[in-house]
Amino acid sequence: MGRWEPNARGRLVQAAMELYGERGYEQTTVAEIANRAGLTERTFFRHFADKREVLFWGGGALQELLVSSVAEAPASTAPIDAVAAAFEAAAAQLQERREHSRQRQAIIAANAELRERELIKLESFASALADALRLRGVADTAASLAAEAGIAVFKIAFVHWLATGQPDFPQLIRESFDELKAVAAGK
Amino acid sequence: MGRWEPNARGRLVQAAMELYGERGYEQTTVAEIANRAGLTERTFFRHFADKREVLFWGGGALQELLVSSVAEAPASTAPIDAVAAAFEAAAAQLQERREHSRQRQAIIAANAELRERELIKLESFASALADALRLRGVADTAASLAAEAGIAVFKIAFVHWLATGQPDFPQLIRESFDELKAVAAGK
DNA sequence: GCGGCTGATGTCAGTTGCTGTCATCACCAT
DNA sequence: ATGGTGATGACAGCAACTGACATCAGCCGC
Repeated sequence: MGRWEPNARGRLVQAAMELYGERGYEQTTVAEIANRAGLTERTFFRHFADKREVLFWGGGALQELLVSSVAEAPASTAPIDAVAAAFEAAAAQLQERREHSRQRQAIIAANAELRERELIKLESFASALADALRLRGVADTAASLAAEAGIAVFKIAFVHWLATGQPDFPQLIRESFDELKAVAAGK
Repeated sequence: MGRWEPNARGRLVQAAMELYGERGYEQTTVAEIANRAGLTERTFFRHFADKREVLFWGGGALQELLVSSVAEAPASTAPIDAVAAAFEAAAAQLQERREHSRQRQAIIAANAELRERELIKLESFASALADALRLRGVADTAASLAAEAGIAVFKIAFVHWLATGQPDFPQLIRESFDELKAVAAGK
């Protein structure tokens, strides 16, 4: 295994997913991950800021999808509906890798540090969504509320999707947004 | 400073707040906190699970207030309104220590690890609120949605309260819930 | 084809958060 | 006073993370 094997980052992600899944996040050392990837601990930290981040690589793509979906919604679309459409698009993406999502979520759910990291990633999504809404002329507070409410819906629908094996995730998202509307209306 | 000075935990919290405020969270070592409190590093970790937790002591009281508020709401109150009432009560509590809230929030906002910890504490609030709603007979998804939406409103209103110096935090909470209702209705 | 440049990796030493273990000491009940 | 109990100190150790410097593959100009 020479020094110059390609795709070091991908190998590290792969090794980390395997080890976190096999023996758990806490019981896995960074040295072990690096070793399985044929690299050193120091190199791991050149690719990822910390031991958690290796599980969240690729989150940027999802964020871009959310933002562009909001940006491309018709001007007449209400903020909450633009957000809903964005999450429907995200759900369609995630649905293509359901098994991967399930494994990843099982790892994250089993560890508090990883849950913390996931929450701050979702918060970053909310912030980006709110910015995208403001670009559409939505007022500050309304933009933040629509974005955060959207994240809330997504979190709940995501868990539900993985738990029930519901085949159509985008539809589940739609239904969950409808239920949010009902709840907010005081039903 | 003898071994048996009272209120070790309180002294650690005090010392940590001071040092985090003076030189920042990352630039403060646990040994320094313990030293300022007249204790050792080992004792710090007997009182707090980690370096972050020292800033979140007392969060349990707020959670209990939220839960009991929901539990005590009239049976006819809609879930979202029970949640709103709970956060109004919490806001009234926080308002009594506005300056403390401001300093604490400034420290947290300055550091990603602390923001992560805060988010998981809020998630814990959401979970407890959802449980309290289920005890009232609210359906699973609706309970989770009302709780998470409430947290979303609170997060936004809290920042707004500290940023604007608005005197009446509970009223700000009420207005923010109204705005959520408008946003969710597609306004 | 050769030498130098660049960027990715390896090596090593060090700091700090955090834990396990055992000794020590204040306080309290008897 | 005596022994038990709970909080604290002292010490050793692991693992996450960082800085500094060496090394090596591939590419570029010549």
